[in-house]
Amino acid sequence: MKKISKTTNLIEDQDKEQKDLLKIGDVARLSGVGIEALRFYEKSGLLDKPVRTYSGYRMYSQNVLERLSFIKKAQVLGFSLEEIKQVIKDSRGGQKPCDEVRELVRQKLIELDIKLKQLQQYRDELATTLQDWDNLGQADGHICGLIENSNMGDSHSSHKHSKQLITERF
Amino acid sequence: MKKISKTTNLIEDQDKEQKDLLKIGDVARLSGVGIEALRFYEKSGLLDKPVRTYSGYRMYSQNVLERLSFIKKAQVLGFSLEEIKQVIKDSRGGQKPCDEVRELVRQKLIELDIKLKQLQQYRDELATTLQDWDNLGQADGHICGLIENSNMGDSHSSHKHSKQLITERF
DNA sequence: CTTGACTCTGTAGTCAACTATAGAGTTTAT
DNA sequence: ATAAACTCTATAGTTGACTACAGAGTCAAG
Repeated sequence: MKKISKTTNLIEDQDKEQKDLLKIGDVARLSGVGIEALRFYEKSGLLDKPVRTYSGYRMYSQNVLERLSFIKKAQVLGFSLEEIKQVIKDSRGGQKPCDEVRELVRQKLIELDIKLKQLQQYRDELATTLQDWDNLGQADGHICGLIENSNMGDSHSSHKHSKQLITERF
Repeated sequence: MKKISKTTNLIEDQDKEQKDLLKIGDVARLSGVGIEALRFYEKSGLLDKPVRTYSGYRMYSQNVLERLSFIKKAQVLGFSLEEIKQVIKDSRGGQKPCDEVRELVRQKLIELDIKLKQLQQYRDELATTLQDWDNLGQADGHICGLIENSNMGDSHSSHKHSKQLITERF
C-alpha cells in the first residue's frame, strides 16, 4: 500500500523508485509526446494531474500511456483536443452524458466518411495527373499542368459534369 | 482594347463596369473565400496582383475563380498554402522546375496514401465502437467505453497483434 | 446630394496546438 | 562532491491560416 499524505497527493520519497511510476521524461520517451506537450495536456485537462514527489516531480502511472495513445488516435481521426477532452470528461460521468458523446462520435463518423470520400477522389485525380505528366515527358516545351477538375463542392463551376483535366497556365 | 496607363496597371474608370471584371466582394461571393482571405492570399503570393481602378479598387478577371478553386482543392488534399504557392510558382516557369513540382506531388501522393489508410482503419474502429455502444444500450449502469486499440504506430504497445476494444475507465 | 454599401491600407488579434526560454531546484553518475 | 541530466513554474513565442478593427476614401440609389 502506497503511503500517500492525507492532505495532498504527494507520495513518500522512498516510494519513488520501486513502483512502476514514470517520470515525465519516461512518459515522453515511451509515448512520443513531448514533455512540454504533456504538461500542456495536463493544464488543458486531457491528462489527470499525476501524483507528485515531495520535490514536486510528476510521477505517472503506466495507464497514462494508453490515454496518450487514445488522444493521438482521436487526433488523427480529426477530433480536436477540446472534443477529446469532452469525450473523456463525459465518459467518466456514467450513463447520461453517453448520449451526447455518442452523438458527437456519430457526427464525427459522418464527417470522416465525407472527408475520406473526398480525399480518395482527389487522390485519384492527383495520381492521374501525375501519370499524365510522366507519360508526356519533358521533351516538348509544354507548360506544366495542374489538376483543375471542377466538380464536387464547387458552387461556381461553369462546367458541371465533365471531369476535365485542364492544363492551367499561370 | 483596354486603355492601360503606361506606368501602372490602372485601367480607365469608364472600363470599370463593362468588362467581366469582378470586384473583390463579387469574387468573395462567387468563390466562397472571404474578402480578407483574398487580400491575404494576394499578400502571400497565391493570387496575382489584380488590376486596379484609379481609385484603387481591385478588379479581378474571371480566372481568379479557377485559381481559387484550385487552391481550395489543394488544401483539401493536404497541401499547405506555402506548398501551393510553390506549385503555382514552379508551374509558371516552364520545363525545368517541373521535375521538382512532380517530385513534390509524388511525395504528397505517398503521404496521402498513408494518411488515407490510417484514417480508414481508425474510422472502422470508431464505427465498431459506436456499434458496440448502441448494441449494449444504456440500461445497465456500465461505464462508457472508448476505443483503445493499440496496434499501428504505437511503439509502446504491449499487445501487438490482437485488435482489442478495451472499455477504458477514466 | 446624401445615405448606405463597398473598398482601401495597415496593424493587431485569434485559434489550436504546441515549443522555447529563463531561472531555479533535484537527482544521478562518476 | 561535483557535474551532467532532469524537472519545476511561469511566461512568452511560434506557425498557419486567417479574421477583425480603425479610419478614410469611393460608388450607386433614391
